[in-house]
Amino acid sequence: MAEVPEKPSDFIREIIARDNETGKFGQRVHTRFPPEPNGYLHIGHAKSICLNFGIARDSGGLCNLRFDDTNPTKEEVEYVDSIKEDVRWLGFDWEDRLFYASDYFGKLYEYAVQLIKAGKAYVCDLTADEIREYRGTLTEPGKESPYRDRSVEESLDLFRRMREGEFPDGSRTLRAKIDMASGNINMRDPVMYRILHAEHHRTGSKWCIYPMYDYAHCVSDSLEGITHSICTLEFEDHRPLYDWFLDELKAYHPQQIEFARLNLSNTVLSKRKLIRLVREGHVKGWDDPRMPTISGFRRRGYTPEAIRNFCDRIGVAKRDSTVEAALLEHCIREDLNKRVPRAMAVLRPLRVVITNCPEGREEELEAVNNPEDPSMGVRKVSFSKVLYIERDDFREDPPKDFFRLAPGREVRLRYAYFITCTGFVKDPATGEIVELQCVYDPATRGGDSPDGRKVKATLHWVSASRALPAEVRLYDYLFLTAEPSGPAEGDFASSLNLNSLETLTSCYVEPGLRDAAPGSRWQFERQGYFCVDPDSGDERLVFNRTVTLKDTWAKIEKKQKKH
RNA sequence: UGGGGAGUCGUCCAAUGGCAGGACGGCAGACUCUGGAUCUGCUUAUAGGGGUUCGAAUCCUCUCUCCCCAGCCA
Repeated sequence: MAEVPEKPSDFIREIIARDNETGKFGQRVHTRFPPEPNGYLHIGHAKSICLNFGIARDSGGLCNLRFDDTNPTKEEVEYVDSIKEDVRWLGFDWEDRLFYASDYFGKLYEYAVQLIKAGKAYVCDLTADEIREYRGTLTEPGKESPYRDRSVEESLDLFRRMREGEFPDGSRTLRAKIDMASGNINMRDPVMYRILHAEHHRTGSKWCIYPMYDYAHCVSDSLEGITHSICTLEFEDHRPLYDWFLDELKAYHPQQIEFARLNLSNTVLSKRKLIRLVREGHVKGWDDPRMPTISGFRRRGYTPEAIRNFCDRIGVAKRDSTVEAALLEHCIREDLNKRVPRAMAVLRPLRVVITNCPEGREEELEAVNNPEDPSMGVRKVSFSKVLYIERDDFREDPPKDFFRLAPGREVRLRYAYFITCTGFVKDPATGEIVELQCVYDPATRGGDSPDGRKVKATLHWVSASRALPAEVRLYDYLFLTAEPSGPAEGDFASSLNLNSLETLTSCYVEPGLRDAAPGSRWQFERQGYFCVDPDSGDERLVFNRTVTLKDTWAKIEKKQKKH
């Protein structure tokens, strides 16, 4: 019985509990998940989604879904659609609270005018390069823009004309008037608005000036009545600016709280790098089962429950960290083990002839669907003279501790009979073993020996006459190193795992899988969890390996090879 | 060298002045018609130096290391 760990708690929930005690927000809790629709969601976003929606759920509060769509040159509807689908699939519901920062463009403009009038913002004519020069460096203060002290009237007029479309892209900006000497570079008169004559996926060509993140985000939070604005660590030194805008605007003021983003071993989680994997063809798309995207995990066979459980178990803190992929794998195995039916599938077939079995005989044997859950019932599997077993399950010269089939050895065929290997056929040219000859013991029908005889291994198998051909795709880590983006690594391409996908095209699965629905999940006994890929059709069965079963023998063998 | 953060088992997270604990991994064993699952045991950590205190991961202090910031990206 896997029990729920202790109730998940973290420093953010502690802050919220304290705020509820002091009545800072009048016992109200309202969070938001604010993705930019410029890419697909990944497991790092899942952490944020589980945090924000989870906090709302646990505290009787609300969580909004808000698209941070302030940069029309990077954002697309394809991404907003995928993001909505992924959040829903993860099991969260924003009800009627679907918002877009672009909903607030009008309000944002009015607030900007208010800041200009208060002498807290000005239109600047410096070019992008000049702004950079004037900004100073990490250790030297910046210089004030020559336009900084232009009159309120002139800035007002220019800002209006920026909006009217009188000026070309990049020719002017609206800047907050803060402090060019601040140690915090974000406070050195940050740009609030830039001119972008670009079509926006929602507002079309209505606007040609677009607000910057720092300005749009805090105002959006404020307008939505967010209480706790949870974001990642890199925004920590943006918080003074978040606070500055809202204070100067005398607007409702949420609390920004930062936590450490998720890093997962053997993969990358930055949008820039994920988009490279897609564009450079290292994977087949955003939903390639090797991708750490929500859509990739979905196609790979992961469940929302397993992902949510993972997000609960990794915790929330402020320290940079990289979670081992083994924990995610543990979560998905734990979930699938309880709920998924078993089946037998032979991935790398080796032909076995049962020499004492009559030609043409077909026999139905009973197999358990899930030993973890008797309520899932039983099914029939057919046994006949010619079978397939896994090539790995036979060794001509078995090494130490190899329990499986070898010349003269007896093993059990799962739910069927004990068989003993009496001979084998080798291809004289290649030395490859092409067929095994075995005899079965009719007294062991069902897999039990009446004389109490023990056998050290149980093999999965399929009947050659009834098995269905299938394609099986085996996935491995995308990267060979635990931290492909870590300080010690160069370009991530150098640590790419060139063997992250292995496609097996001559597999056989038991006949009951004929109508397995796309997306349906199975455990192939002794091998792992698999799901039906959408590439499957009437003519073709395609399975993705979600995760292997733990494999003690593989571990022993690996150790033996080392010595 | 400016500003902002962070240092606890291999990894992730707890312990908020009172026995450093859990999970994953690893190792060993039990059980098993999946070398699966399950169960049991073991292993290993407070970055370093000073100080306060009966008592410090926790408070003070100095040092070291790591991460983020110089987009008209978010």
